[in-house]
Amino acid sequence: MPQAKNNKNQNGNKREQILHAAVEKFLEKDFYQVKITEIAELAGVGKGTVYEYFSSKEELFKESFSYCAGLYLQTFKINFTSPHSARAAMEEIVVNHLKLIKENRNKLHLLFNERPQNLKELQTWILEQRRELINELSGLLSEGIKLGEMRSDLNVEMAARLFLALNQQVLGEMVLLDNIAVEEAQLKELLDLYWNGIGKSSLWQGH
Amino acid sequence: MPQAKNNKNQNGNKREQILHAAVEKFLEKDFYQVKITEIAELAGVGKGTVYEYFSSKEELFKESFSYCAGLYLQTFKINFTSPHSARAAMEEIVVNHLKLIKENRNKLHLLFNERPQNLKELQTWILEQRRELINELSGLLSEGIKLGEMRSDLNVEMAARLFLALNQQVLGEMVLLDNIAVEEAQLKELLDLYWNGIGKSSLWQGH
Amino acid sequence: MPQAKNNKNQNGNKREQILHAAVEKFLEKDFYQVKITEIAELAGVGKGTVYEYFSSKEELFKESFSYCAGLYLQTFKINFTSPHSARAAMEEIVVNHLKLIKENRNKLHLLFNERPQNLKELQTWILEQRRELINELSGLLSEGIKLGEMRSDLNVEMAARLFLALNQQVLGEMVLLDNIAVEEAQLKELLDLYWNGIGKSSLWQGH
Amino acid sequence: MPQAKNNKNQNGNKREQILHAAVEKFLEKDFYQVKITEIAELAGVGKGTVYEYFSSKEELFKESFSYCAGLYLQTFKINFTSPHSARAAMEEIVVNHLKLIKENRNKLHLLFNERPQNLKELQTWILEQRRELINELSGLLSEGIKLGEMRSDLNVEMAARLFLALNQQVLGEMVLLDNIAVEEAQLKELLDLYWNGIGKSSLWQGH
DNA sequence: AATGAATGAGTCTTCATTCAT
DNA sequence: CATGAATGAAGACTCATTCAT
Repeated sequence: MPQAKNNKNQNGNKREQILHAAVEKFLEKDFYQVKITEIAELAGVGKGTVYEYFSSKEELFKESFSYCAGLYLQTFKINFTSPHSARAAMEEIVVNHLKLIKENRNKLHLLFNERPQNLKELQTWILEQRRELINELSGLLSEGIKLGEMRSDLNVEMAARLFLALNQQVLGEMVLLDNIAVEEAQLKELLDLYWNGIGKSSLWQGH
Repeated sequence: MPQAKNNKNQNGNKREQILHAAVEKFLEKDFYQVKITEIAELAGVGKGTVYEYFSSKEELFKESFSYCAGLYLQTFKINFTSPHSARAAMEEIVVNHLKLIKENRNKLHLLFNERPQNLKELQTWILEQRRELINELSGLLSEGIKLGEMRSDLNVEMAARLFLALNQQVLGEMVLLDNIAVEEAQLKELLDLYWNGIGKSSLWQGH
Repeated sequence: MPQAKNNKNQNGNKREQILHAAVEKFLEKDFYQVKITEIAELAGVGKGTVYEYFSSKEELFKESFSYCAGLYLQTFKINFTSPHSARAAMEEIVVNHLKLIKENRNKLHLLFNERPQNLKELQTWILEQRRELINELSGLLSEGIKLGEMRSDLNVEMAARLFLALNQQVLGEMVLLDNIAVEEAQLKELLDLYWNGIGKSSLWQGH
Repeated sequence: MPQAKNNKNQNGNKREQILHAAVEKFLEKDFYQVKITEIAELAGVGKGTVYEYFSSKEELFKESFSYCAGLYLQTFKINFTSPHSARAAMEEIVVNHLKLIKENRNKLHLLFNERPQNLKELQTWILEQRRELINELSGLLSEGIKLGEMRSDLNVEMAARLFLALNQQVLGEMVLLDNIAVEEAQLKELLDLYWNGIGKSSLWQGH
């Protein structure tokens, strides 16, 4: 009774309960394998209640997806303010990214494996997000070139793509598929692998 | 009755017809979107006939998948006989790989997007294949180190993983998602990006 | 609390609000197409409130139906006091009836198209009302015979039925289905058609 | 085994079984009250089988409706060849019609009471059929005028409509609602009622 | 008294799989 | 062997009704 104040929260809560349950299920299984009933059960609500908050399974999936994607894309949006070096920024990204996939384990499956047909809308959105991501990383690299951290003849887009692949495929598979307990040390190694290709050779830096 | 002579051939043919039809369909759409009827129709056989050769849709998918994966893995199995350099071998791989994905366009979606739950079996098999692939690439790199083409302090496994990601994610997305008409020139750039990280710095080679 | 004074009125009003809303909706659409929510919205009350006043959707439909039927049957209940002629009375009925269906257009669909099963009760009630209607019309016709307006050998019940059909089917369909703008002139024609069958032939009247 | 010859019939039979079952059910109850399962059961087939032959419940309803309507409209399509009189033709129609509704009892409910929303298509079709029916009857009446059987100043369309109402509402309700065992004698009376309005007065015929 | 969030029974529909021919 | 008609389990979704506030 004294809880009248968070009545509105209540609403939000139920919706969130369902969304969370959906995320959990969609991360676990295919769009088609996940049954609305399961989600409702996990959320602790009735089947019909799901439809009070989401108009369809598809809709619910889209929201689940966006929610996850939002969290994920966050990782790459570091504040690159001038005192920072591009190198430091990229290190931060890799560390953040690793942390995220370690924490959420299977989450990334969702982002890059699930593409239910007919959700063209979502497909487009994903492409856009990826494009934006590459653009941001390209910007970061360009900045780095200006600062003299990297070769000026660099194809920044390609380098950005490789950096993304390093994070997503290399790190992703090591952690999620091969269950390798990647630590800072290996992260360094990996970044060095990448860096010594795009930065002015460290051998020359002292020069 | 007059066709008794090639009965066995017939069998083989029917099976292959069905398998090919299945591959085509599974490459086009989701596991759940592909209907057995479609496959039967495309194969020019009756729906029941599919079940003469494959015990279930799942089974048929597994075989389709394996078939495609086999073709795909081929790409990475270049003959690295000593006269060759590791660099040349890797170039060959990249070229082959690009050619394959360009030719088959959407086909690779299958390999990296489709993971129908309950196909744990298949998941395991994929993991094994990928493991083997990484091993082979690692071997190639080790050979390169011996030949003095690459830094001796290289973490070969990591380098192998990055090479794989370069092929699969970077090239794959450029061609299949972003519809970029990747040409030899860009391939060179990409490889250089990768190489100048793992090889002894070219600046030093002349030394 | 400050509204205590018109509580009873409120009640009556609410009930009527809901009933009116229900009538409007049921006249617009199928029993099954009308949703309780719609009615509540139109009535400007909460969904739950509907159930305060009507025990079920069916109940609400029954009341809506009766309400409409009441209005409708009114049309046929003209005051036939002796100075009047039967002919004049029937003319009045036809005019009233036409006016009613013109004013309410689609409304009468309700009365003659909707018969949700399980509403046996309602079915019975309708039968009774129709029976009564026919009886009244028969009485009117008998009166007319006495007054010498009509043939004495008339089967009054049948004539009453035909008169009803003239009003309901002929006029109804012309106005509601075929969108014919029926005017007094046509009404006369129609009545003549009917009359010259049941009345003593006008050719003889002067005789 | 010796029944190979009517294999094709078999197909037709199953479809017909289902259609007949559907007709029976739809005549008995509302579109929304009839469950596909019921129809399947009555037809003695599995639920899925219904969908082998009809793409949806709506589709099945449409076909059921058309089937019934076809039978019904037949009644009004008598061969009016010149030796015949219009009067005789109309008598034939009334007799046929009465016979039909007596035989099929509830069938007509379907035709004139059921109008599931969203089946606009069907609604249109019904209107067309009714229009055509009125036209045909109008033609018949015009012919009668030419033959001197009826008044030349007759509004044929209106007369046709009244004749239709006589059949549908008057006869229909007597038989179907009021369970009156209408016989030839009453049919005559009814027709006389109608006729003495539109025909040249019988009182004059002898003249 | 009034409300509307929560519910789940009840339906249509799909499609992998079977099996009689 | 080959077939495709028949099947029914399974699942998304609707909406009248309830009940805690």
